[in-house]
Amino acid sequence: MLSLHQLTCFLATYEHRSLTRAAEELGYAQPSVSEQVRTLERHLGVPLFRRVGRGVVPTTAADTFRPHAERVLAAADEAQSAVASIRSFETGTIRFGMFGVARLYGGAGLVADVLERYPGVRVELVGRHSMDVQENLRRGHLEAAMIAVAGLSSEGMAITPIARDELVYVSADPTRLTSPMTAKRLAEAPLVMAESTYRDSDSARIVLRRMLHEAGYNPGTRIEVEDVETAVELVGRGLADTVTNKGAAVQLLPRLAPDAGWVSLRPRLYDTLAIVHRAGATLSPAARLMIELATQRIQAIIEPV
Amino acid sequence: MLSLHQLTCFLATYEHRSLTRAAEELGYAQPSVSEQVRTLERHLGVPLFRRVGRGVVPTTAADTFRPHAERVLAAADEAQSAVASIRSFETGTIRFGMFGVARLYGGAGLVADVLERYPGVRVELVGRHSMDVQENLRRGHLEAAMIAVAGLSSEGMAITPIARDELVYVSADPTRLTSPMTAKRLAEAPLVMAESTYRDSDSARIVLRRMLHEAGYNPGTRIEVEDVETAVELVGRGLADTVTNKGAAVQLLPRLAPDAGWVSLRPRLYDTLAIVHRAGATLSPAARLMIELATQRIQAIIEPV
DNA sequence: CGTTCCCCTAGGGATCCCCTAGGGCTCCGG
DNA sequence: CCGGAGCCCTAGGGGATCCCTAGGGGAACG
Repeated sequence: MLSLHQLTCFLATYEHRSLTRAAEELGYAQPSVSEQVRTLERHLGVPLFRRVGRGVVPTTAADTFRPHAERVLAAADEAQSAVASIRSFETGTIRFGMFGVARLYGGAGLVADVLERYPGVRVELVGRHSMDVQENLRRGHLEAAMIAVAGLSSEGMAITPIARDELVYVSADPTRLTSPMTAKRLAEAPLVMAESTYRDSDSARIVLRRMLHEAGYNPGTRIEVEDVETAVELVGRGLADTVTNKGAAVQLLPRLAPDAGWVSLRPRLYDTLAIVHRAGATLSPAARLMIELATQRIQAIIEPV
Repeated sequence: MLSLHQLTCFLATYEHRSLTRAAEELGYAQPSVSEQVRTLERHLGVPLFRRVGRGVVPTTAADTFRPHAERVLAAADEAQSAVASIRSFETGTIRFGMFGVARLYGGAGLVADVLERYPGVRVELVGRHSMDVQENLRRGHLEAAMIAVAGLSSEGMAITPIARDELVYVSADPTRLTSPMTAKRLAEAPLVMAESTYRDSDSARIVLRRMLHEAGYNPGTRIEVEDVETAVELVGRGLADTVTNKGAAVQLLPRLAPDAGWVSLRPRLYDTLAIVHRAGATLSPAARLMIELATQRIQAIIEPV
């Protein structure tokens, strides 16, 4: 089996025209280098040096082999330094999972943070929804993520809550916003809810459903849409009300439903934003970086837990 | 220490997304591949795969590392096949030592033989004189050679005689060519001799000197020149006579001295053409090839020993 | 002709390479 | 829900390799 070590010994010997000096340069004893070169010759089936009295003389085969050997070692160096530059964030790709509406919570700013500090890296923020992200985590396609979680239990996952995001009731009808929304009134309201695909597993909707259920209600929604934006826009048109994260409401109301307002629920409900990764995994430097930056960003916007 | 073996295991694992299948492909047990990959990860300081339930998933570091690893292995393959093609004479340089006037004995034909059989190779016929060649052999710059030797002893050299080349007396004076040349008459003749640089060590001149010395003569030469051609030309002009190899005389007389002729010496003297290389050396395929071809050529022209 | 230089061989200790055996986790089908 | 299958892991051991020191021998040089 050809080895890089053999090539190193060969090149040092070639350049010094001497096994002894090659060994000195490499920090080995002379017979060690001699053995490596001999093994290489045996492997190639061609003598590379003629042992002549004092010193060694390269054969024409060695002349031909040398540039190839140099190329191999150069490629190996390059491979290692490529990884080294990944480790120091000079290059490489950082992939991180994010809940779907992270764009409303400064996801772009997070990417900007990373790129400012490490201009050479590529950044991938992956995830159309927290559940989608959890699936990717489970399959190993993601190392770590920041998502919204309903409870704090998920098989084999380490979940670290970092902030809580209040759920609020949004309506274009001012009379419904005069006091905190109770389960009773909520159950009677015509609702448009976002995240239709993940209606069963969306954390906000789980929390909401649980609250209504405990109060004895089992309500349906009037309208199902995917985007929070669409839901808010429908609220703005007075076609329904909705429940969404306070952060989303603050962001979207002025633009999409200027006449609507929001009010807390009674009891208050919260979505938990958390850092999630596989339990027991040692996180890469890139993941730790993203976790730190994402946590800072979120906690600057939303109430820390 | 980075090794090619680690890279091989890494790539197989990357492609199969599985250590087990990588091990199958490579013909190892699964823990062996696992260990190689782990060692590589430790060496690079970066995890390359996430071990997830069933199978492994490459990290972005692995994505970046892969093309580099492939380049290294490709370069290594190329290096090996470059040498393999030397071994099979598809390429590379064949260097062979030759006595200086080999051009008169079909040296060009020898090169043609090699190139015809192995169009890709470079051929170097090295040596301005047999002594010069012996020096290069001694220093290891040449592996093997065909040269003229006076005796059959040379320290540490393996000498295999393959042909003998008679020495003849060349003159433009027909009266001197009526009978074989004796030492007595030779000592009295005005001589032009070639190989002035190597006058002391040239094999033909050693043989000649020995013959004269044994007969009690200690003659000088009238003219010293380097080239046989010049010597023969001077003979053609009647300025002196010369002693040279019969092969050279046959070649050169018609062209350079049409009126001159040659006659044997009494006793007959011979230059010995021999294959020479370091004693105890194992010859490379290239050297064996050249020895065979050169021997065939020479023995087709000159009387085999 | 002795000294020096440099390669070789010999032999042994440490390391590594790769194996088998067995444990734990995940996924899947009954 | 539970057993089987798939896959990775660790543990431990045999054999090869790596690298060392010690010493021999040939070539170069004063």
